[in-house]
Amino acid sequence: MDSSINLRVMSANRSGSSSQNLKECYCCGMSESLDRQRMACWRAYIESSQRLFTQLEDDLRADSELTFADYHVLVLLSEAPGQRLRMGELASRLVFSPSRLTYQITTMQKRGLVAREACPVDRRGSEAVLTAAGLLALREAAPHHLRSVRTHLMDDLDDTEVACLTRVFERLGRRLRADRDASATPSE
Amino acid sequence: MDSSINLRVMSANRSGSSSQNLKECYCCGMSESLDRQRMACWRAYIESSQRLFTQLEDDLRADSELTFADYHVLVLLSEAPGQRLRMGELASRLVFSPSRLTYQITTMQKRGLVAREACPVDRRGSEAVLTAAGLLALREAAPHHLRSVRTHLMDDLDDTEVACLTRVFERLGRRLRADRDASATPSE
DNA sequence: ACGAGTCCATTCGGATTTGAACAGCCGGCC
DNA sequence: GGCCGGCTGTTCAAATCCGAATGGACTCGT
Repeated sequence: MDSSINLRVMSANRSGSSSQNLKECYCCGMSESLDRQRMACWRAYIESSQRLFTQLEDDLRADSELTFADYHVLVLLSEAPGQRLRMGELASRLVFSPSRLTYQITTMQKRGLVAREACPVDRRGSEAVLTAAGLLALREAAPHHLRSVRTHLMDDLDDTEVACLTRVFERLGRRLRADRDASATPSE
Repeated sequence: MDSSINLRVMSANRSGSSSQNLKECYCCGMSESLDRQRMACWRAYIESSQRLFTQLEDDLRADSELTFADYHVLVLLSEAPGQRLRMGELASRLVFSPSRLTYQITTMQKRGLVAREACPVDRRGSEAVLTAAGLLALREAAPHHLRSVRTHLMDDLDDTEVACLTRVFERLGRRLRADRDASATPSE
């Protein structure tokens, strides 16, 4: 199973304390920065998350014509009042750069999943509107995608773990949003 | 096809909590798939992780010439025996596609951070080797990057939370690796 | 009213990423 | 030996993404 990984780590350790020190110094250890537990946690989090995201992307592509980004856009629009959202709002929730969002919406528009409309209250702005085709695509993709999320992640978590993750990541999200807002408005 | 019917049905679908039902049906809830707690957990995890990754990327760019991918490559090479790794091994650990890794190593090679050498035991393969400049770059970037990880994430977690995250994500990583191996070798 | 400063979204050029082919090499099997 | 299927890494074109620059539109103070 994962024995090759373990063996590799073992042999790396065996080759002498120097590589262990190297490991401690330049990548993960650095006792003043991150203790051993936190470093292991960080590494597991990064690798697993990366793997999970690519897996979900693959699953989604396998049984729909949507990317994860497409799906996410459709979800946010479907929840919004009037099934429409301003570009900025959408970009902020998706954690997309403005230009990326423009591109994303343009491609979805070409496929008929969303429409672009001028914002009535601010002539600079525009808003993305969910189309019937977009809603249909979301409806068809949702069960498969949710099943993916369950089988790859959620089914394996007990209620305690879910509570812990929720607490940690909601706190993290709040802090990161606050940091971003603060750096955007340094006058405060 | 009459797509407006769908929308009409949707908006008529309120018996007390229309937008809540909408939310439940098409994006996240779907009680048979994910209960409310798990959906909130999933959403917080996705958004916060995205935000965290972009934040770390920005920080890294701000005080070094490295990308997160660059940094990760350097870390893995610095830990490997002989400061060298086969392309496939590196790609697997980074969760990179083969072509992405080729490009990544090529750019790092142009900047002198790594070298590419022919693999002695398999003439098809090649391996990436850490250079002195690469090690130096890692040494300079590491403190800043680790500080980023601490301030944005780890300082906010108590030991219980760290333990929980570690347990969850190590388990997840094992499962996803196993899934991938299984789908690559369906004969077993 | 009017101008400076700012905000919103897009555009543009260049960098990165992907997926499908590809060339070369391995291992086993006749 | 010599061929065949599979592995390893690269290449290529197309799709995606980013950051800086842009154009038009708000908001304020005067």
